[in-house]
Amino acid sequence: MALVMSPRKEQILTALIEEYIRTGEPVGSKWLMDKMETAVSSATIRNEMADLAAMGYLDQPHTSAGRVPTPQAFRLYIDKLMKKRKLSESTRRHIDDRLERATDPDMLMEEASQILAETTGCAAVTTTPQEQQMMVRRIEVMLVSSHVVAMMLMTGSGVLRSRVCRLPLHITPAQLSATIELLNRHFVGKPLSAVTLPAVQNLVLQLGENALSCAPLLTAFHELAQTCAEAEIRMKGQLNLLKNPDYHPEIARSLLGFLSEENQLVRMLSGHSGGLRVVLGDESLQPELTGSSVIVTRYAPHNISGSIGLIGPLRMDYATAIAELEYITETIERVLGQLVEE
Amino acid sequence: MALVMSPRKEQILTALIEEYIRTGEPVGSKWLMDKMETAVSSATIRNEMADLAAMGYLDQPHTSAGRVPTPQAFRLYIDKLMKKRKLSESTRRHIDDRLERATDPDMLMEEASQILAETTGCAAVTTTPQEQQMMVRRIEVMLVSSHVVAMMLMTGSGVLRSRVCRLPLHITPAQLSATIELLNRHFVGKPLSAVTLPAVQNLVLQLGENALSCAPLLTAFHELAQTCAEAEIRMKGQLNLLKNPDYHPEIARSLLGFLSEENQLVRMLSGHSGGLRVVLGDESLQPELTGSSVIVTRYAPHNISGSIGLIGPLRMDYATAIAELEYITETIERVLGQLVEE
DNA sequence: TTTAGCACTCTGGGGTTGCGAGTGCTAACC
DNA sequence: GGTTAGCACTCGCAACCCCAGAGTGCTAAA
Repeated sequence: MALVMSPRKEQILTALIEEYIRTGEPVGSKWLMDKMETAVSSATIRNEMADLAAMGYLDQPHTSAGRVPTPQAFRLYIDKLMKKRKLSESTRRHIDDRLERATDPDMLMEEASQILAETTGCAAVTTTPQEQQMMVRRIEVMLVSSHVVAMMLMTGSGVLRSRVCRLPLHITPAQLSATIELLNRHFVGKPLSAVTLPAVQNLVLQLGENALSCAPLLTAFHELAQTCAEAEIRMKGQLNLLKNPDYHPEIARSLLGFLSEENQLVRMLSGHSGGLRVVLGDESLQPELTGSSVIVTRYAPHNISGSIGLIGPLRMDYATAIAELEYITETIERVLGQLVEE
Repeated sequence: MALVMSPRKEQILTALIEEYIRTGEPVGSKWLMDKMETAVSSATIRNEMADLAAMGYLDQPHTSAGRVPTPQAFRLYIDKLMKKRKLSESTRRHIDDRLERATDPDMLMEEASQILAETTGCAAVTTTPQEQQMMVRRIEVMLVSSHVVAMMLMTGSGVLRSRVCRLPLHITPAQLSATIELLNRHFVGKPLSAVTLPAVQNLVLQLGENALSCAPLLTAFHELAQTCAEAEIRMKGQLNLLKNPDYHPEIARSLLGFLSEENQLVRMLSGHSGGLRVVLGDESLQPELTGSSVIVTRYAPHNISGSIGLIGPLRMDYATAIAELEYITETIERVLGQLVEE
């Protein structure tokens, strides 16, 4: 019996992995014998299992326990052995309904994270859509009182952000509309990256006699543009990870600590081109992600894009999670396309 | 030796509680003997401790361990025995600096939650300020394209909210400004509770020939008003609870589950008049809060108000946490007063 | 009322034992 | 050569026991 894959080995490995995913318990040769289609004895299975162990696919927690799939086995399972699942019609419709209700990308991603967290039992992260070149689409202000102005900005990707700006000096409606017109004239259609502090300060000169009272508006605009430029990250379902019996409380805590750092998440989600990617445990080189598995996709209708990620234990129902994630990605692309086109 | 409080009993109880808060270990009679100012033997202390136990202030995990304060002891400690602490000048300045940077109530409460979570090691919740009668202060729209409009609304309490509205029919700038003027004329200065669906639908009639294309704006306005009306809840520092060694992972999980339900939090924070309140463990009648303690204050400058809460283990450094919370409440009132006045 | 002394109680760690599950190996079988 | 039955073996796990250490409660004396 050589150390090469055979159909029977694959069959055994697949059955073992799926049972392990279901129960989380080591799987023994006797159990596998019952599940095999072609009747073989448990001794034969044991022989095959010994081979699979030698090939690095199986591990045993201790001598007298059944076998447990290694990360390498999960890798093979995901890449080759797993049968893709399709979502039921009703599930798809449910997702459609919830996502189509969104009026802007923020709401859309919020809802998508929520759905993913609910249905997969994992933690779900999404980023708001970013354009390759984030554009200023339109700016508007609202005079609340002579010292208070609210400002909102929409980007080319449809993201809306607003903030309050407090002015030390009194401002008139005329001054305000002159300033906002100046901003719109200058920046609409320009990339957000063009809204630098020097560029904004340069505009102060063009305000003429209004410069003193209106200058704070410009810096407020600059800050607002900054918040639009950075992708906002939404995470849902952290509690799912705590509830999961696969995680030692200790591990769950360090994982949640890791996930609470935004820049770590950005690194985790970015750095890949497209399509669906599954990163298993140590493959990420992140000690906190040992024992976890991360599934990432990108959505990218038109020239805007963002990421969606799913974080869960290594022992995850990949078939379902992946089907779920793929369909949601697809739907986001469709809905986002509609949102941006109009 | 009767079962009544004596100065010495109080002294022993205070020392015991503070040591227990510091270490989390049961405190023995020998240790207390060393800490007492007036020299007494450990046997005397034991007698006093036996009395305190009979009075319901002390508990022993098992016969051969030291004593542990009961919730009732914490109650007495907080109400009577505890020496109030004052924050250092530098801490106060640090808080001032961070909170004064806020330009609107949302940002203010966000920052306040963050500071509390960082410095107390507890979880901190805040609600955005609510007016007794939430007022519409001003409404503004921005025409993004012929089918997309962004709308923002500021309330009397200074809270700013915005949303996108998608229109099935094409809209012109003139139609839009007519609609928004109508909304401002009708609702500015009115309570948010007046923005009911019937009231809004009633306005459709006044739109005349624009009714068809502009009606969605009105319902969008209604929804926006709804989101302003409900207090937004911010929680920070949940991870602190997980890190706390006092919490069994199991308990921490159920606590976090409880804290993730917004309506539970609202109930927890509301229902009290003012001043600082400490609810210990079972006093809340919430099974999930057993073993935890909740400190709540209200901030209420002018006629707007909101709540701030701190959730941590029963064994909490109350003196510091309360000082911190009180100073932050005070500062919020001051800053919020400035924000609303202008 | 306070103190010294002493017996008592209880926890927690470390070592031992027995059971059950599941394997690895060997020898026989097709 | 691949497959099977049988059996000894290994190991984790739970239960049990034992012991040291810590801290108490009680009693009798100051």
